[in-house]
Amino acid sequence: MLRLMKSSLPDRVKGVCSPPAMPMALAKVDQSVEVLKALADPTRLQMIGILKRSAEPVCICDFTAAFDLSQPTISHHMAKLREAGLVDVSKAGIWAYYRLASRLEPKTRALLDVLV
Amino acid sequence: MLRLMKSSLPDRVKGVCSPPAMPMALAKVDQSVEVLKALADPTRLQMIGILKRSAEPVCICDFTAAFDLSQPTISHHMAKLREAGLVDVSKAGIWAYYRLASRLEPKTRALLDVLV
DNA sequence: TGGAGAGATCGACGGCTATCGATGGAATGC
DNA sequence: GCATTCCATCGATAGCCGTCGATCTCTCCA
Repeated sequence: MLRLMKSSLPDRVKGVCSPPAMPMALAKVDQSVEVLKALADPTRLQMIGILKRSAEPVCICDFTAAFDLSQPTISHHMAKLREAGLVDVSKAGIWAYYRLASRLEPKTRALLDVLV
Repeated sequence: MLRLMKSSLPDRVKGVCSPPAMPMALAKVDQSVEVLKALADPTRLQMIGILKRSAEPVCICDFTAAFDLSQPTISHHMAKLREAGLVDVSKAGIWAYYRLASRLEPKTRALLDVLV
């Protein structure tokens, strides 16, 4: 053990310093990545911010009006948020109202609390 | 104003329910999106998890050994984390040791605390 | 000084994604 | 019934991204 002074570098065998450890479960990682991918877009992150701050469900037409983007693009982004389980939709007549999902995982909820 | 009972839908003019609000500053959104993009990948998220749990800096060769990916790909992922300001690198001889950035924004730190 | 190993960079390729215009389906109102 | 409006979906396109092999740079050591 008295290997001091030889060098400040750790002992190592070819190509590996220490046995690698994979601390996170694969399924957890994929689940987190799905949510992160959904949030890693300026439009969608702002959508989530608006929904989180709104007490009432928001008509998707308001997003179409707010975000200088075409209606299909807005619909596409909201679908991404839907597929990630971040928002719920309710139809009322010809209108679609979106709100933050009521059944969010605690971890996801905490994520949104930090972000927006 | 006594428009009650006519319908449960809100009043609206053509195409817009309520004046749209943009609650988040544009710069903040872009900054968050950059970090989210860096984390929205299974390999990189696991890298961050390993670094966050490690008291010592980790040699990048360990990641190359751990993640069934080529050496250039591992280097590419670590560069992404570097560019996002999430990790610091220190060279020691021919080896490169990575660790979680010491000067993380509180918001980013909180994000990592939730994620990993 | 020259060989060997570690890691970053380059160039290329395939797949994913953001965006749009066009279309379709459903509900409303005339 | 029919036109209108809202919204989702489709098809196409351009740009970004993850991945790899090849190469380059740097350091160490014999």
